[in-house]
Amino acid sequence: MASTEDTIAVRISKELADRIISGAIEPGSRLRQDHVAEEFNTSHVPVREAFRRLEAQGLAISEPRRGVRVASFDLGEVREVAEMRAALEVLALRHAAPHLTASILEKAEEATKAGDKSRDVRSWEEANRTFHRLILSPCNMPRLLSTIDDLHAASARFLFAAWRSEWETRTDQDHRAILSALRQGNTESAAATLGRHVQWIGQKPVKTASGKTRDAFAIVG
Amino acid sequence: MASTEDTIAVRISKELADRIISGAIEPGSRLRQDHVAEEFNTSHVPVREAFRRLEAQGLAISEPRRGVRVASFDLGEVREVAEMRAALEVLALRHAAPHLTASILEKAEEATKAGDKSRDVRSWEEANRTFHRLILSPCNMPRLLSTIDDLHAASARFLFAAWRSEWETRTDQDHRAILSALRQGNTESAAATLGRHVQWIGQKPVKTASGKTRDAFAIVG
DNA sequence: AGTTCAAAAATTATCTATAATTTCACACGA
DNA sequence: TCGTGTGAAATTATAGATAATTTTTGAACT
Repeated sequence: MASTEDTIAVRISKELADRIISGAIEPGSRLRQDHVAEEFNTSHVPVREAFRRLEAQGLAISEPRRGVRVASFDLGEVREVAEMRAALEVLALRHAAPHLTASILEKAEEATKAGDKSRDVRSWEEANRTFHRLILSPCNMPRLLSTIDDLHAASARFLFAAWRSEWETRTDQDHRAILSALRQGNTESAAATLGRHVQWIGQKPVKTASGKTRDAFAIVG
Repeated sequence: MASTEDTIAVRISKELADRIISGAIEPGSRLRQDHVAEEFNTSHVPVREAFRRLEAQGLAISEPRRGVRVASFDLGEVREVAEMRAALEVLALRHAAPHLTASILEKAEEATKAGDKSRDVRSWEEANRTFHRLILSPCNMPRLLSTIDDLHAASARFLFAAWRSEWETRTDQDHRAILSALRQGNTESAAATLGRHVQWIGQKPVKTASGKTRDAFAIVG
Protein backbone atom coordinates (compact mmCIF):
# COMPACT_ATOMS: atom_id res chain seq x y z
CA MET A 1 0.00 0.00 0.00
CA ALA A 2 1.33 3.42 -0.95
CA SER A 3 -0.28 5.12 2.04
CA THR A 4 3.08 5.30 3.80
CA GLU A 5 4.21 7.72 1.15
CA ASP A 6 1.15 9.89 1.52
CA THR A 7 1.03 12.75 3.92
CA ILE A 8 -1.06 12.21 7.04
CA ALA A 9 -3.70 14.60 5.73
CA VAL A 10 -4.14 12.46 2.62
CA ARG A 11 -4.41 9.26 4.65
CA ILE A 12 -7.06 10.80 6.86
CA SER A 13 -9.06 12.19 3.96
CA LYS A 14 -9.04 8.82 2.22
CA GLU A 15 -10.22 7.00 5.30
CA LEU A 16 -12.94 9.55 6.02
CA ALA A 17 -14.03 9.56 2.37
CA ASP A 18 -14.41 5.81 2.57
CA ARG A 19 -16.56 6.06 5.68
CA ILE A 20 -18.74 8.77 4.21
CA ILE A 21 -19.21 6.87 0.96
CA SER A 22 -19.97 3.60 2.70
CA GLY A 23 -22.48 5.35 4.92
CA ALA A 24 -20.56 4.57 8.11
CA ILE A 25 -20.93 8.26 8.97
CA GLU A 26 -24.42 9.69 8.62
CA PRO A 27 -25.07 12.58 6.21
CA GLY A 28 -25.34 15.80 8.17
CA SER A 29 -23.31 14.60 11.12
CA ARG A 30 -20.51 16.75 12.39
CA LEU A 31 -16.85 15.97 11.91
CA ARG A 32 -14.97 17.29 14.93
CA GLN A 33 -11.31 17.94 14.28
CA ASP A 34 -10.06 17.07 17.74
CA HIS A 35 -11.94 13.78 17.81
CA VAL A 36 -10.63 12.78 14.40
CA ALA A 37 -7.14 13.92 15.40
CA GLU A 38 -7.27 11.79 18.52
CA GLU A 39 -8.49 8.76 16.61
CA PHE A 40 -5.66 8.99 14.11
CA ASN A 41 -3.11 9.92 16.77
CA THR A 42 -2.20 13.21 15.20
CA SER A 43 -2.69 16.88 15.84
CA HIS A 44 -5.60 18.63 14.19
CA VAL A 45 -3.53 20.44 11.58
CA PRO A 46 -3.48 17.54 9.11
CA VAL A 47 -7.10 16.85 10.01
CA ARG A 48 -8.10 20.31 8.87
CA GLU A 49 -6.28 19.77 5.60
CA ALA A 50 -8.11 16.49 5.15
CA PHE A 51 -11.38 18.37 5.66
CA ARG A 52 -10.49 20.77 2.84
CA ARG A 53 -9.97 17.81 0.52
CA LEU A 54 -13.31 16.26 1.45
CA GLU A 55 -14.94 19.62 0.86
CA ALA A 56 -13.48 19.80 -2.64
CA GLN A 57 -14.81 16.33 -3.43
CA GLY A 58 -18.28 17.38 -2.34
CA LEU A 59 -18.35 14.89 0.50
CA ALA A 60 -18.34 17.46 3.30
CA ILE A 61 -19.59 20.96 3.87
CA SER A 62 -17.68 23.48 5.91
CA GLU A 63 -18.99 26.64 7.49
CA PRO A 64 -16.45 29.10 8.89
CA ARG A 65 -16.11 28.85 12.66
CA ARG A 66 -18.95 26.35 12.76
CA GLY A 67 -17.19 23.27 11.68
CA VAL A 68 -17.51 20.63 9.05
CA ARG A 69 -20.35 18.23 8.48
CA VAL A 70 -20.92 15.31 6.16
CA ALA A 71 -22.73 16.56 3.06
CA SER A 72 -26.33 15.46 2.82
CA PHE A 73 -28.04 14.78 -0.48
CA ASP A 74 -31.45 14.41 -2.06
CA LEU A 75 -33.01 13.19 -5.28
CA GLY A 76 -32.00 16.45 -6.94
CA GLU A 77 -28.34 15.81 -6.35
CA VAL A 78 -28.61 12.22 -7.51
CA ARG A 79 -30.05 13.51 -10.77
CA GLU A 80 -27.41 16.20 -11.03
CA VAL A 81 -24.56 13.74 -10.59
CA ALA A 82 -26.17 11.35 -13.09
CA GLU A 83 -26.40 14.05 -15.72
CA MET A 84 -22.88 15.28 -15.11
CA ARG A 85 -21.58 11.75 -15.37
CA ALA A 86 -23.49 11.23 -18.62
CA ALA A 87 -22.07 14.38 -20.17
CA LEU A 88 -18.49 13.81 -19.03
CA GLU A 89 -18.23 10.05 -19.46
CA VAL A 90 -19.56 10.33 -23.00
CA LEU A 91 -16.92 12.97 -23.69
CA ALA A 92 -14.21 10.80 -22.17
CA LEU A 93 -15.31 7.73 -24.12
CA ARG A 94 -15.20 9.58 -27.42
CA HIS A 95 -11.57 10.46 -26.77
CA ALA A 96 -10.67 7.09 -25.29
CA ALA A 97 -12.19 5.02 -28.08
CA PRO A 98 -9.31 5.41 -30.57
CA HIS A 99 -6.87 4.21 -27.91
CA LEU A 100 -8.80 1.20 -26.70
CA THR A 101 -7.06 -2.11 -27.21
CA ALA A 102 -8.42 -5.64 -27.28
CA SER A 103 -6.67 -6.25 -23.97
CA ILE A 104 -8.45 -3.33 -22.28
CA LEU A 105 -11.83 -4.45 -23.62
CA GLU A 106 -11.05 -7.95 -22.35
CA LYS A 107 -10.39 -6.60 -18.85
CA ALA A 108 -13.56 -4.53 -19.05
CA GLU A 109 -15.52 -7.65 -19.92
CA GLU A 110 -14.04 -9.43 -16.92
CA ALA A 111 -15.06 -6.51 -14.72
CA THR A 112 -18.61 -6.80 -16.06
CA LYS A 113 -18.65 -10.52 -15.25
CA ALA A 114 -17.33 -9.80 -11.77
CA GLY A 115 -20.16 -7.31 -11.34
CA ASP A 116 -22.75 -9.84 -12.46
CA LYS A 117 -21.47 -12.34 -9.91
CA SER A 118 -21.35 -9.88 -7.03
CA ARG A 119 -23.40 -10.86 -4.02
CA ASP A 120 -23.16 -7.49 -2.24
CA VAL A 121 -23.35 -3.84 -3.31
CA ARG A 122 -19.82 -3.05 -2.35
CA SER A 123 -18.20 -5.54 -4.66
CA TRP A 124 -20.69 -4.70 -7.39
CA GLU A 125 -19.81 -1.03 -7.10
CA GLU A 126 -16.12 -1.81 -7.27
CA ALA A 127 -16.53 -3.91 -10.40
CA ASN A 128 -18.71 -1.24 -11.97
CA ARG A 129 -16.20 1.47 -11.21
CA THR A 130 -13.42 -0.66 -12.65
CA PHE A 131 -15.39 -1.12 -15.86
CA HIS A 132 -15.95 2.60 -16.30
CA ARG A 133 -12.40 3.50 -15.43
CA LEU A 134 -10.99 0.94 -17.84
CA ILE A 135 -12.82 2.18 -20.88
CA LEU A 136 -12.41 5.89 -20.03
CA SER A 137 -8.81 6.18 -18.80
CA PRO A 138 -7.21 6.02 -22.27
CA CYS A 139 -8.72 9.43 -23.09
CA ASN A 140 -5.63 10.92 -21.46
CA MET A 141 -7.46 13.86 -19.97
CA PRO A 142 -6.41 14.04 -16.33
CA ARG A 143 -8.70 16.85 -15.26
CA LEU A 144 -11.69 15.18 -16.84
CA LEU A 145 -10.86 11.83 -15.25
CA SER A 146 -10.43 13.29 -11.81
CA THR A 147 -13.77 15.10 -12.06
CA ILE A 148 -15.38 11.81 -13.12
CA ASP A 149 -13.73 10.09 -10.15
CA ASP A 150 -15.35 12.52 -7.75
CA LEU A 151 -18.71 11.93 -9.40
CA HIS A 152 -18.25 8.18 -9.03
CA ALA A 153 -17.57 8.68 -5.34
CA ALA A 154 -20.85 10.56 -5.03
CA SER A 155 -22.64 7.85 -7.02
CA ALA A 156 -21.28 5.16 -4.76
CA ARG A 157 -22.55 7.07 -1.77
CA PHE A 158 -26.07 7.26 -3.17
CA LEU A 159 -25.92 3.58 -3.98
CA PHE A 160 -24.80 2.46 -0.54
CA ALA A 161 -27.39 4.67 1.11
CA ALA A 162 -30.14 2.82 -0.77
CA TRP A 163 -28.77 -0.70 -1.11
CA ARG A 164 -26.80 -0.98 2.09
CA SER A 165 -27.76 -4.58 2.78
CA GLU A 166 -30.08 -6.19 0.24
CA TRP A 167 -28.69 -6.57 -3.23
CA GLU A 168 -29.95 -8.83 -5.94
CA THR A 169 -27.72 -10.06 -8.70
CA ARG A 170 -28.48 -8.79 -12.16
CA THR A 171 -26.56 -9.02 -15.38
CA ASP A 172 -25.47 -5.77 -16.89
CA GLN A 173 -26.71 -5.72 -20.47
CA ASP A 174 -25.63 -2.11 -20.96
CA HIS A 175 -22.00 -2.89 -20.27
CA ARG A 176 -22.13 -5.73 -22.80
CA ALA A 177 -23.79 -3.51 -25.41
CA ILE A 178 -21.13 -0.85 -24.88
CA LEU A 179 -18.30 -3.36 -25.23
CA SER A 180 -19.84 -4.88 -28.33
CA ALA A 181 -20.21 -1.47 -29.98
CA LEU A 182 -16.64 -0.58 -29.10
CA ARG A 183 -15.35 -3.84 -30.55
CA GLN A 184 -17.13 -3.01 -33.78
CA GLY A 185 -15.57 0.43 -33.77
CA ASN A 186 -18.98 2.03 -33.39
CA THR A 187 -17.99 4.76 -30.95
CA GLU A 188 -21.15 6.82 -31.29
CA SER A 189 -23.39 3.90 -30.44
CA ALA A 190 -21.22 3.03 -27.45
CA ALA A 191 -21.30 6.64 -26.28
CA ALA A 192 -25.07 6.87 -26.66
CA THR A 193 -25.58 3.69 -24.64
CA LEU A 194 -23.16 4.89 -21.96
CA GLY A 195 -24.97 8.21 -21.74
CA ARG A 196 -28.28 6.49 -21.15
CA HIS A 197 -26.70 3.89 -18.89
CA VAL A 198 -25.34 6.27 -16.26
CA GLN A 199 -28.58 8.21 -16.13
CA TRP A 200 -30.63 5.21 -15.11
CA ILE A 201 -31.79 5.99 -11.60
CA GLY A 202 -32.97 3.09 -9.46
CA GLN A 203 -35.57 3.45 -6.78
CA LYS A 204 -36.00 1.47 -3.59
CA PRO A 205 -37.96 1.82 -0.35
CA VAL A 206 -35.78 2.17 2.73
CA LYS A 207 -36.52 2.49 6.42
CA THR A 208 -35.66 5.87 7.89
CA ALA A 209 -34.34 6.43 11.39
CA SER A 210 -37.85 7.23 12.57
CA GLY A 211 -39.09 3.84 11.44
CA LYS A 212 -41.08 5.06 8.45
CA THR A 213 -40.31 3.95 4.92
CA ARG A 214 -39.49 6.33 2.11
CA ASP A 215 -38.01 5.91 -1.33
CA ALA A 216 -34.28 6.10 -1.87
CA PHE A 217 -32.78 6.80 -5.27
CA ALA A 218 -29.42 5.92 -6.73
CA ILE A 219 -27.52 5.73 -9.95
CA VAL A 220 -27.19 2.08 -10.93
CA GLY A 221 -24.57 2.18 -13.64
CA MET B 1 -16.62 43.06 0.89
CA ALA B 2 -17.47 39.79 2.56
CA SER B 3 -13.84 38.82 3.03
CA THR B 4 -13.96 39.81 6.67
CA GLU B 5 -16.36 36.95 7.22
CA ASP B 6 -14.15 34.47 5.47
CA THR B 7 -11.53 32.50 7.24
CA ILE B 8 -7.93 33.57 6.62
CA ALA B 9 -7.30 30.45 4.55
CA VAL B 10 -10.12 31.42 2.20
CA ARG B 11 -8.84 34.98 1.87
CA ILE B 12 -5.36 33.74 1.01
CA SER B 13 -6.62 31.20 -1.50
CA LYS B 14 -8.74 33.83 -3.25
CA GLU B 15 -5.85 36.24 -3.49
CA LEU B 16 -3.43 33.58 -4.74
CA ALA B 17 -5.99 32.28 -7.21
CA ASP B 18 -6.32 35.77 -8.58
CA ARG B 19 -2.57 36.09 -9.01
CA ILE B 20 -2.25 32.70 -10.67
CA ILE B 21 -5.11 33.42 -13.05
CA SER B 22 -3.84 36.86 -13.96
CA GLY B 23 -0.40 35.45 -14.57
CA ALA B 24 1.23 37.49 -11.83
CA ILE B 25 2.78 34.22 -10.66
CA GLU B 26 4.47 32.14 -13.34
CA PRO B 27 3.26 28.61 -14.06
CA GLY B 28 5.63 26.12 -12.47
CA SER B 29 6.93 28.50 -9.85
CA ARG B 30 7.00 27.37 -6.27
CA LEU B 31 4.65 28.62 -3.60
CA ARG B 32 6.54 28.67 -0.32
CA GLN B 33 4.32 28.52 2.71
CA ASP B 34 6.51 30.62 4.98
CA HIS B 35 6.90 33.37 2.42
CA VAL B 36 3.18 33.51 1.77
CA ALA B 37 2.52 33.39 5.50
CA GLU B 38 4.86 36.29 6.07
CA GLU B 39 3.28 38.34 3.30
CA PHE B 40 -0.20 37.87 4.74
CA ASN B 41 1.00 38.28 8.31
CA THR B 42 -0.17 34.88 9.41
CA SER B 43 1.34 31.57 10.31
CA HIS B 44 1.65 28.89 7.67
CA VAL B 45 -1.25 26.80 8.95
CA PRO B 46 -3.95 28.75 7.09
CA VAL B 47 -1.57 29.01 4.15
CA ARG B 48 -1.44 25.24 3.87
CA GLU B 49 -5.22 25.10 3.86
CA ALA B 50 -5.29 27.71 1.11
CA PHE B 51 -2.92 25.51 -0.88
CA ARG B 52 -5.33 22.59 -0.59
CA ARG B 53 -8.09 24.74 -2.06
CA LEU B 54 -5.95 25.86 -4.97
CA GLU B 55 -5.04 22.25 -5.58
CA ALA B 56 -8.69 21.28 -5.79
CA GLN B 57 -9.33 24.03 -8.32
CA GLY B 58 -6.52 22.75 -10.47
CA LEU B 59 -4.51 25.95 -10.08
CA ALA B 60 -1.69 24.40 -8.09
CA ILE B 61 0.04 21.04 -7.86
CA SER B 62 1.27 19.66 -4.58
CA GLU B 63 3.81 16.92 -4.10
CA PRO B 64 4.20 15.49 -0.60
CA ARG B 65 7.22 16.91 1.23
CA ARG B 66 8.24 18.75 -1.90
CA GLY B 67 5.93 21.67 -1.76
CA VAL B 68 3.37 23.30 -3.96
CA ARG B 69 3.86 24.86 -7.36
CA VAL B 70 1.64 26.79 -9.71
CA ALA B 71 0.14 24.36 -12.21
CA SER B 72 1.54 24.65 -15.69
CA PHE B 73 -0.53 24.00 -18.79
CA ASP B 74 -0.20 23.23 -22.46
CA LEU B 75 -2.38 23.12 -25.54
CA GLY B 76 -3.69 19.74 -24.41
CA GLU B 77 -5.13 21.18 -21.24
CA VAL B 78 -6.63 24.14 -23.07
CA ARG B 79 -8.44 21.67 -25.31
CA GLU B 80 -9.47 19.55 -22.33
CA VAL B 81 -10.98 22.51 -20.50
CA ALA B 82 -12.72 23.69 -23.67
CA GLU B 83 -14.35 20.31 -24.19
CA MET B 84 -15.37 19.99 -20.57
CA ARG B 85 -16.88 23.44 -20.66
CA ALA B 86 -18.76 22.59 -23.84
CA ALA B 87 -20.22 19.43 -22.34
CA LEU B 88 -21.13 20.97 -19.00
CA GLU B 89 -22.31 24.39 -20.12
CA VAL B 90 -24.61 22.80 -22.68
CA LEU B 91 -26.02 20.60 -19.94
CA ALA B 92 -26.48 23.59 -17.66
CA LEU B 93 -28.14 25.64 -20.37
CA ARG B 94 -30.67 22.92 -21.15
CA HIS B 95 -31.75 22.97 -17.52
CA ALA B 96 -31.57 26.72 -17.15
CA ALA B 97 -33.54 27.54 -20.28
CA PRO B 98 -37.03 26.92 -18.81
CA HIS B 99 -36.23 29.30 -15.95
CA LEU B 100 -34.77 32.14 -17.99
CA THR B 101 -36.68 35.40 -17.74
CA ALA B 102 -36.70 38.44 -20.01
CA SER B 103 -34.87 40.32 -17.28
CA ILE B 104 -32.03 37.79 -17.18
CA LEU B 105 -31.68 37.84 -20.95
CA GLU B 106 -31.63 41.62 -20.81
CA LYS B 107 -28.74 41.56 -18.32
CA ALA B 108 -26.94 38.99 -20.46
CA GLU B 109 -27.27 41.30 -23.44
CA GLU B 110 -25.78 44.13 -21.44
CA ALA B 111 -22.88 41.91 -20.45
CA THR B 112 -22.31 41.13 -24.12
CA LYS B 113 -22.26 44.84 -24.94
CA ALA B 114 -19.84 45.48 -22.10
CA GLY B 115 -17.62 42.77 -23.55
CA ASP B 116 -17.73 44.32 -26.99
CA LYS B 117 -16.66 47.65 -25.57
CA SER B 118 -13.81 46.26 -23.46
CA ARG B 119 -10.41 47.72 -24.20
CA ASP B 120 -8.43 45.17 -22.20
CA VAL B 121 -8.57 41.40 -21.71
CA ARG B 122 -9.37 41.58 -18.06
CA SER B 123 -12.60 43.48 -18.43
CA TRP B 124 -13.53 41.43 -21.49
CA GLU B 125 -13.05 38.25 -19.48
CA GLU B 126 -15.17 39.59 -16.67
CA ALA B 127 -18.00 40.52 -19.02
CA ASN B 128 -17.78 37.16 -20.74
CA ARG B 129 -17.88 35.28 -17.46
CA THR B 130 -20.88 37.35 -16.36
CA PHE B 131 -22.71 36.43 -19.58
CA HIS B 132 -22.13 32.73 -19.10
CA ARG B 133 -23.01 32.80 -15.45
CA LEU B 134 -26.22 34.72 -16.07
CA ILE B 135 -27.66 32.28 -18.56
CA LEU B 136 -26.46 29.15 -16.71
CA SER B 137 -27.17 29.91 -13.05
CA PRO B 138 -30.94 29.29 -13.24
CA CYS B 139 -30.27 25.58 -13.83
CA ASN B 140 -30.16 25.23 -10.06
CA MET B 141 -27.46 22.60 -10.04
CA PRO B 142 -24.86 23.75 -7.53
CA ARG B 143 -22.30 21.04 -8.12
CA LEU B 144 -22.46 21.58 -11.85
CA LEU B 145 -22.12 25.34 -11.48
CA SER B 146 -19.15 25.12 -9.18
CA THR B 147 -17.37 22.74 -11.57
CA ILE B 148 -18.06 25.19 -14.40
CA ASP B 149 -16.68 28.01 -12.24
CA ASP B 150 -13.40 26.18 -11.82
CA LEU B 151 -13.23 25.62 -15.57
CA HIS B 152 -13.82 29.33 -16.17
CA ALA B 153 -10.93 30.12 -13.85
CA ALA B 154 -8.71 27.85 -15.91
CA SER B 155 -9.99 29.45 -19.12
CA ALA B 156 -9.23 32.91 -17.83
CA ARG B 157 -5.72 31.83 -17.02
CA PHE B 158 -5.11 30.56 -20.54
CA LEU B 159 -6.54 33.79 -21.90
CA PHE B 160 -4.38 36.09 -19.79
CA ALA B 161 -1.30 34.06 -20.61
CA ALA B 162 -1.85 34.70 -24.30
CA TRP B 163 -3.45 38.16 -24.37
CA ARG B 164 -1.77 39.75 -21.39
CA SER B 165 -1.36 43.13 -23.00
CA GLU B 166 -2.65 43.45 -26.57
CA TRP B 167 -6.34 43.00 -27.01
CA GLU B 168 -8.43 44.05 -29.95
CA THR B 169 -12.09 44.77 -29.64
CA ARG B 170 -14.42 42.38 -31.42
CA THR B 171 -18.15 41.97 -31.26
CA ASP B 172 -19.38 38.66 -29.99
CA GLN B 173 -21.80 37.29 -32.57
CA ASP B 174 -22.10 33.94 -30.78
CA HIS B 175 -23.47 35.55 -27.65
CA ARG B 176 -26.06 37.39 -29.72
CA ALA B 177 -27.04 34.23 -31.56
CA ILE B 178 -27.43 32.39 -28.27
CA LEU B 179 -29.62 35.14 -26.80
CA SER B 180 -31.74 35.32 -29.91
CA ALA B 181 -32.33 31.57 -29.91
CA LEU B 182 -33.19 31.64 -26.21
CA ARG B 183 -35.67 34.48 -26.75
CA GLN B 184 -37.38 32.39 -29.41
CA GLY B 185 -37.51 29.45 -27.04
CA ASN B 186 -35.20 27.47 -29.26
CA THR B 187 -33.14 25.86 -26.53
CA GLU B 188 -31.48 23.25 -28.72
CA SER B 189 -30.17 25.82 -31.15
CA ALA B 190 -28.87 27.96 -28.29
CA ALA B 191 -27.18 24.93 -26.71
CA ALA B 192 -25.58 23.91 -30.00
CA THR B 193 -24.19 27.40 -30.54
CA LEU B 194 -22.92 27.56 -26.96
CA GLY B 195 -21.22 24.18 -27.34
CA ARG B 196 -19.38 25.38 -30.45
CA HIS B 197 -18.73 28.79 -28.93
CA VAL B 198 -16.74 27.62 -25.91
CA GLN B 199 -14.67 25.26 -28.00
CA TRP B 200 -13.34 28.01 -30.20
CA ILE B 201 -9.64 28.16 -29.43
CA GLY B 202 -7.79 31.29 -30.40
CA GLN B 203 -4.13 31.33 -31.33
CA LYS B 204 -1.58 34.08 -30.91
CA PRO B 205 2.20 34.41 -31.07
CA VAL B 206 3.81 35.40 -27.77
CA LYS B 207 7.35 36.07 -26.71
CA THR B 208 8.79 33.50 -24.34
CA ALA B 209 11.19 34.28 -21.54
CA SER B 210 14.09 33.27 -23.77
CA GLY B 211 13.12 35.89 -26.34
CA LYS B 212 11.78 33.50 -28.96
CA THR B 213 8.22 33.62 -30.16
CA ARG B 214 5.90 30.65 -29.96
CA ASP B 215 2.14 30.26 -30.32
CA ALA B 216 -0.12 30.57 -27.32
CA PHE B 217 -3.62 29.14 -27.28
CA ALA B 218 -6.69 30.13 -25.33
CA ILE B 219 -10.41 29.65 -25.17
CA VAL B 220 -12.07 32.83 -26.43
CA GLY B 221 -15.68 32.37 -25.38
C1' DA C 1 -44.38 24.11 30.44
C1' DG C 2 -41.93 27.19 27.78
C1' DT C 3 -38.45 31.34 27.15
C1' DT C 4 -34.60 33.86 27.92
C1' DC C 5 -30.20 34.74 29.39
C1' DA C 6 -25.58 33.97 31.15
C1' DA C 7 -21.91 31.13 32.48
C1' DA C 8 -19.47 26.86 31.36
C1' DA C 9 -17.93 23.59 28.14
C1' DA C 10 -16.72 22.36 23.77
C1' DT C 11 -14.96 23.45 19.44
C1' DT C 12 -12.78 26.04 15.76
C1' DA C 13 -9.02 28.86 14.06
C1' DT C 14 -4.67 30.47 14.61
C1' DC C 15 0.10 30.97 16.38
C1' DT C 16 4.62 29.35 17.96
C1' DA C 17 7.85 25.70 18.28
C1' DT C 18 10.02 21.47 16.69
C1' DA C 19 11.13 17.48 13.88
C1' DA C 20 11.88 15.61 9.39
C1' DT C 21 12.92 16.15 4.70
C1' DT C 22 14.50 18.35 0.67
C1' DT C 23 17.22 21.65 -1.83
C1' DC C 24 21.35 24.03 -2.71
C1' DA C 25 26.16 25.18 -2.85
C1' DC C 26 30.53 23.81 -2.97
C1' DA C 27 34.30 20.94 -2.85
C1' DC C 28 36.36 16.67 -4.41
C1' DG C 29 37.67 13.07 -7.53
C1' DA C 30 37.14 10.65 -12.10
C1' DT D 1 34.29 19.22 -17.53
C1' DC D 2 31.24 16.54 -15.49
C1' DG D 3 29.35 13.88 -12.13
C1' DT D 4 29.06 12.85 -7.11
C1' DG D 5 28.88 13.34 -2.41
C1' DT D 6 28.50 16.04 1.87
C1' DG D 7 27.07 19.51 5.00
C1' DA D 8 24.46 23.86 5.65
C1' DA D 9 20.36 26.27 4.73
C1' DA D 10 15.79 26.31 3.48
C1' DT D 11 11.45 24.27 3.49
C1' DT D 12 7.70 21.12 4.55
C1' DA D 13 4.95 18.65 7.92
C1' DT D 14 3.39 17.96 12.38
C1' DA D 15 2.87 18.87 17.40
C1' DG D 16 1.59 21.57 21.24
C1' DA D 17 -0.28 25.88 23.11
C1' DT D 18 -3.47 29.86 22.93
C1' DA D 19 -7.18 32.90 21.50
C1' DA D 20 -11.70 33.42 19.70
C1' DT D 21 -16.14 31.67 18.73
C1' DT D 22 -20.01 28.66 19.05
C1' DT D 23 -22.81 25.38 21.43
C1' DT D 24 -24.63 23.56 25.48
C1' DT D 25 -26.36 23.68 30.04
C1' DG D 26 -29.06 25.16 33.55
C1' DA D 27 -31.20 28.44 36.37
C1' DA D 28 -34.34 32.33 36.68
C1' DC D 29 -38.38 34.22 35.02
C1' DT D 30 -43.07 34.45 32.64
